[in-house]
Amino acid sequence: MTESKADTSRKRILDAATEIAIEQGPKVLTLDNVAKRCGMSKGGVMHHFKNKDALLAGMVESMIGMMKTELCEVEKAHADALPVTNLLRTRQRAHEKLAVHQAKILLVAAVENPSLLSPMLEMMQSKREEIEQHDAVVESTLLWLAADGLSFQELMDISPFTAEERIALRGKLINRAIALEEARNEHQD
Amino acid sequence: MTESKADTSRKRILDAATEIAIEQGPKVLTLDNVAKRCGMSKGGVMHHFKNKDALLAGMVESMIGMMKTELCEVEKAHADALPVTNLLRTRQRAHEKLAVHQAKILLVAAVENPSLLSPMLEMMQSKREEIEQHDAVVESTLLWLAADGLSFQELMDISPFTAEERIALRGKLINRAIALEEARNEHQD
DNA sequence: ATTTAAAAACCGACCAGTTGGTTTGTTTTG
DNA sequence: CAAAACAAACCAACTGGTCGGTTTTTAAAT
Repeated sequence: MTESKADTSRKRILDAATEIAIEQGPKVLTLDNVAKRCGMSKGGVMHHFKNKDALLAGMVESMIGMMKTELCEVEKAHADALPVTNLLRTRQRAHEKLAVHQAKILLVAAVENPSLLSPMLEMMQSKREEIEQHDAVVESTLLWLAADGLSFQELMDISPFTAEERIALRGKLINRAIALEEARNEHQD
Repeated sequence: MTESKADTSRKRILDAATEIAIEQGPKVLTLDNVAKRCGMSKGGVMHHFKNKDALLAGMVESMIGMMKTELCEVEKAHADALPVTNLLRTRQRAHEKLAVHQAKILLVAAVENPSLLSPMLEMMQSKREEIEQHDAVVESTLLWLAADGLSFQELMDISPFTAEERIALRGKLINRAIALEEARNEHQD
């Protein structure tokens, strides 16, 4: 079963929409622009997504899918790490851009229709549960929030840190998380 | 010299616009809606703000003004505290809502015209400098970022914590900051 | 205190452009 | 050939912004 025409078209549309969302923001993310970018007419786009909300929902779903994929890979490579460590590692991947891309899509969805973010909320809740099943809950939560803060500042273009400094900061967060794990292991001895 | 008519009208408009931004988001923040909300015509609004960007700039400026006012009060009450402590204290005030209000206005500005946020960027940069002139730079930065992360999650409605938990978390951040100060004082002895 | 005239504040109809969405028709594919 | 995939013209609602005119303030002149 090779990929059907409909599937590839869907992906083309989704990719175009995501690119616009990341590069130009919510104001430019119109159905016409999406159609133009993926070399299709608006009618064609509407055939695959019954309305704009459906398109946005697809974008959010696809973004979460990517995140989960990356998270799985990281967890395979670091099976016994603390949850927060792997969460931070996941955000650091893809040339440090994943976190910002993710935030930009959240932004678009939040502006257009906040209820589209419920799958993201669910993910956050399950991440929280996971974190709280391990040691160093408070420290882990702190690091998690700090990573979100970094993304927030970057998203809004109000970060007092340069791009390089932000990368270094993300590295520091990970090191702190790893330090938590070592402290835990020593404690267990 | 009592308050002129123009000043009170400006405030009325600014308040109405801010309320809409906070309660209903960027999509609803139109000139017509602002005019409706403050009981004025669009022409009246346009007389005080030459275009929408000017209105948004006014909102950002007013928000930053409020923040600075609160920050000054806090600094008067805790003159020898670390900068980050007072930063966190400021965000905790005004019924815990200041941080979210602030973020919502940033959101609107970011969507409409990111360059409107340059005064906010300047403030962030000066805050960073202030933090880096004291001890415990890394810890302070971490707490600062965590506070922003909390606001970010709240802004996007993707926070895995309840409103009460978020308040408790902000309290914990402050306690951590205070602990930093105590550690510093002991070190100085 | 009253008059008066200019300046500021305000109104609301109007405009051109854009938006999400529909419809009708054409091509492509299985 | 029938169903899916797409194109293109179209529409009503809404957007930021303009403009001529009306009311209200303000302050000077009487």
